[in-house]
Amino acid sequence: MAKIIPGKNGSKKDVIMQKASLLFMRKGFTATSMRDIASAIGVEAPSLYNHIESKHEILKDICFRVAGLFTAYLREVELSSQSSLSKIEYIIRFHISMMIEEYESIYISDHEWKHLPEPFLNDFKNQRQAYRTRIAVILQNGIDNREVNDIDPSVAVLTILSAINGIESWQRSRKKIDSKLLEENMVTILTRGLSYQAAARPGNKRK
Amino acid sequence: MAKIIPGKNGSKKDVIMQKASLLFMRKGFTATSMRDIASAIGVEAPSLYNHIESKHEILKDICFRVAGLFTAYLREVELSSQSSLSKIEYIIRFHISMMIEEYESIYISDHEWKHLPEPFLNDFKNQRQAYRTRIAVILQNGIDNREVNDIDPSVAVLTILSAINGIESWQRSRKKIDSKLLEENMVTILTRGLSYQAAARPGNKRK
DNA sequence: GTAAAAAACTAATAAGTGTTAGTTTTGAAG
DNA sequence: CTTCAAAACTAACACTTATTAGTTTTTTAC
Repeated sequence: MAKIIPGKNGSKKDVIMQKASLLFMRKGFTATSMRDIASAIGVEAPSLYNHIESKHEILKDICFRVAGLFTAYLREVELSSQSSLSKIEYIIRFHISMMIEEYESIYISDHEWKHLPEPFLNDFKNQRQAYRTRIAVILQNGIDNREVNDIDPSVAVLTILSAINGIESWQRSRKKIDSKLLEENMVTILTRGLSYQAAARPGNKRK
Repeated sequence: MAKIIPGKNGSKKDVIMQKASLLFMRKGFTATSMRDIASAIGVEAPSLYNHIESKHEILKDICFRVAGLFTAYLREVELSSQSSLSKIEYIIRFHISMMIEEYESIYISDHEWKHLPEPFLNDFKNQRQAYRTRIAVILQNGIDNREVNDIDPSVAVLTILSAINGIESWQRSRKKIDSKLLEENMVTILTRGLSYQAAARPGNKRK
């Protein structure tokens, strides 16, 4: 009876993807049934298959779209000519803004990727690893130039990325901190550090 | 046929909890069936019910045990008389060591809590919120004393905790970074910051 | 208005879910 | 060796799962 009504600028598949994203985030991929998705749209479950191939395809599309966005931005940053620390800051700011704008997709790509079927699972894990390695290379350059404190680059990458991904729990929280404040504070912590002495020192100014 | 063999210092329920933890972590709570858990132990699924009440009880026990450990340590720190920054450092170090020693439980408590049934779900969320607020209070004290850089305490808590929780993806990674190195590097990043200028400044030494 | 295509529907499948009932096996105590 | 409880087993239940087949309705194009 009901029909899938595509949004202004989106195919019917996009509507499904959007509703599915919301549910995957709230309940998790496995705990979300095709009937859940269908009823959120106002349609019967089998009707979805006129637009998508399978439940796993939805997950796959979400995860790889996100991975593609991050990889594309990273390439831009790599090709730019800035200091290493500045590159890292741009990457941090991009991650934060993505987390705010595309929160659901990123949350899913971060928490539900393990349910990808092979060969996508392996592909995804490789892309993820490669992405981190490329950031670690930037950090290593920064260490060599004495722009960045001498710490293990892979630990730093881990710390930075997971810190940012934690914004998801902020999104869910009642009192919504202003997103610009969030970004500035987080950039401050991650680039200058927590200690007062460190922050009080001038220099390393940007923008 | 097969019998559940309790470990040296663990009841049969503990054996179930341990195997279940591993599977919940690898596949997620919902994607792990009672039959999966049973066959990992070498037993039939209904046999598990001689030792546990339900699948959800396993998750509940894992989540609340973890929450209890963190809350207990936090109380100790709160009652101690140290600088705020030092308190924060102790909390960070505790989180890191817990992440290394009790990796599976903490991962689950962090990623699968949303599958807790009510009223446990609400209870857990409240505990979590209260825990973060108490850390934010310590940070605010540090800001007032000019020990800690003036940033939003709730953003700082979010950044710290999620950065540490990211260690889970390190655990899974091939090349295992030495855990002491990991701890020191992460503490460095989170307490002194990334920028070289900041780190070059002496002071703020501990231990 | 009619024909074709798109997309909804109902019905059904085979497999998998957590869990219960009832029964048999096992391990320890006397 | 017998007794008794703990803990395993098999069989089954009531439901849910993703997905397919076949059919009817709706939309689009001429």
